[in-house]
Amino acid sequence: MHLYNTLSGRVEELTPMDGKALRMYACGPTVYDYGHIGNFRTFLQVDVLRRAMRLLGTEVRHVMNVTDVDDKIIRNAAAAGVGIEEYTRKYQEAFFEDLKALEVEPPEVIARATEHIPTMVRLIEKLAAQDIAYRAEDGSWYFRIARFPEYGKLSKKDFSGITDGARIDLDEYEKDSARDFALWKAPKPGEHRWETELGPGRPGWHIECSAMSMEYLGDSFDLHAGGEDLMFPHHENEIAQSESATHRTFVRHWFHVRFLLVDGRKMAKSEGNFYTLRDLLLRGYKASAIRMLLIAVPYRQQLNFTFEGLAAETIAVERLRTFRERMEGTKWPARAAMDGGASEIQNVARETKAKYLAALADDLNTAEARAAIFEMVRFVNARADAGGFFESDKAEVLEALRMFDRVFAVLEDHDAEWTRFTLDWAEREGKLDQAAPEVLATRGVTDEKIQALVEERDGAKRRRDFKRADAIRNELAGMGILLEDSKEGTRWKRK
RNA sequence: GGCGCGGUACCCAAGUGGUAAGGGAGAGGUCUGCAAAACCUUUAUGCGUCGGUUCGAUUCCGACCCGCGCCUCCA
Repeated sequence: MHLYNTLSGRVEELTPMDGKALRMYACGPTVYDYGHIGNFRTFLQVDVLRRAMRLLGTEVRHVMNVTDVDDKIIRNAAAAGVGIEEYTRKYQEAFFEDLKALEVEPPEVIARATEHIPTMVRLIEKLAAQDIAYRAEDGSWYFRIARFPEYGKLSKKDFSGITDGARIDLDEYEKDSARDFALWKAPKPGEHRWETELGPGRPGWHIECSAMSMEYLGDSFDLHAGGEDLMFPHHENEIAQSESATHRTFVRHWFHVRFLLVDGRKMAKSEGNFYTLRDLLLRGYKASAIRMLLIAVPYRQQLNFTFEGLAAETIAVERLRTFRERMEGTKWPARAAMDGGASEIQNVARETKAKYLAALADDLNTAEARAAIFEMVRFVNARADAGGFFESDKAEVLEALRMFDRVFAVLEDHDAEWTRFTLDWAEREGKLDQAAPEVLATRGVTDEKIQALVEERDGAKRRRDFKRADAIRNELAGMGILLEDSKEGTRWKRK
């Protein structure tokens, strides 16, 4: 695997330093609200990375944090009159449900900030012992940036002008330098707090990731991932804290996913231009299409989200699913016994696999990897139409599809299930009015019900009662069901 | 202002110093009771603009124009 490293600014080979498993840490969500699909782009691209690593033969030990305490959480929980645990529980659950709907593999370790306070306190104490952390008048603790000359090496910023003890201005009187960042925040009256050796308070955001990543992955590990916005200051601060404490290289390889844009602007809560996964499912878009859209454009490219793009990916996924069904569901003729060796189709499938793997290994070029698969699909379809596809070709082609799906994970159709799940959720939350009418129409439409209608229509067709057959077809269409008539019989699928 | 990224067909988008992948849409066709679906074929003498290097540049260099991100909470 060759992957761009933000720290060096180059594409570099990525191999586990212990020769066994890639140890990676990915910054997870702050659970104060539902995630939007911009957030999920990052988690999906990290998922692509871990799936690709495994496909290429490297085991992965992946740790993700959940920030379940921060200023927003404390503020929102207080406003809602509940404790922070109760407040965040709902969003945490929703986050993991969303990941599941998007086929994101769960990390090996999920680390919650509130369950690691002692680890963070110890790390701050370690910094305090070197006078790198200092206590301000209000009881907060800060990191003395002047003591870490390499500060800025990740984000390529020049902080050489920062000198210790240079008090900046009136607003920041409690810090020694304006750039110094909080490690531990003293509580305001009535705020949620932990009583610790540092005094009462709560951890800063940055120390959380340093402490938890090193607890599970060691002082020095392979890869750290996150959205591009985290590069500065979050990841820069993590490096400063960790390397000051251990005097070792914190992380070798930094992986940053670029932003999702909408209407040419970044998708963000603060901009108010965001869509949650649930918004889109209620509008009738499929989870698989959303996954496909968010991973098909390589992670180093900004991706402009549009509904047109989403609709296009829905069809693209459908094309692949239909192809797989065709491969599996058709009785293909046997090849003449005298034809020895690999067939042209088998060779194409093998070349496709090679191209696919090479594209992924080349800085996760998902666009090229995907293109290789579509090329194979078209080639095989054309041959099959011309009667040039045989039973003995099937295994190799299906193997290429399986390989594709080990990273893309869109071929298994769980879409209706997740749409149903989201409708149930919307009902509980009183948000059913946000669902599109055609989505609401699918409620209560079970496979059994559809199957019965399809069979009834087949009977009508056999009787050449086309009026009745067409009526049933219309009825099914109203429930969002498309029919596909063929010699082998009638297949149906959800729009 | 500093740092970084990008401008490729109607839309999304890959890519290479030697003549433009893939997906969607459009057009044509095969199939079909009719449809739909499915499948096939087809669609950029051109890769922001202007110079330069080169036998040859979309690909390298320079300038310029435009867009986006970070520099503050943010995936």
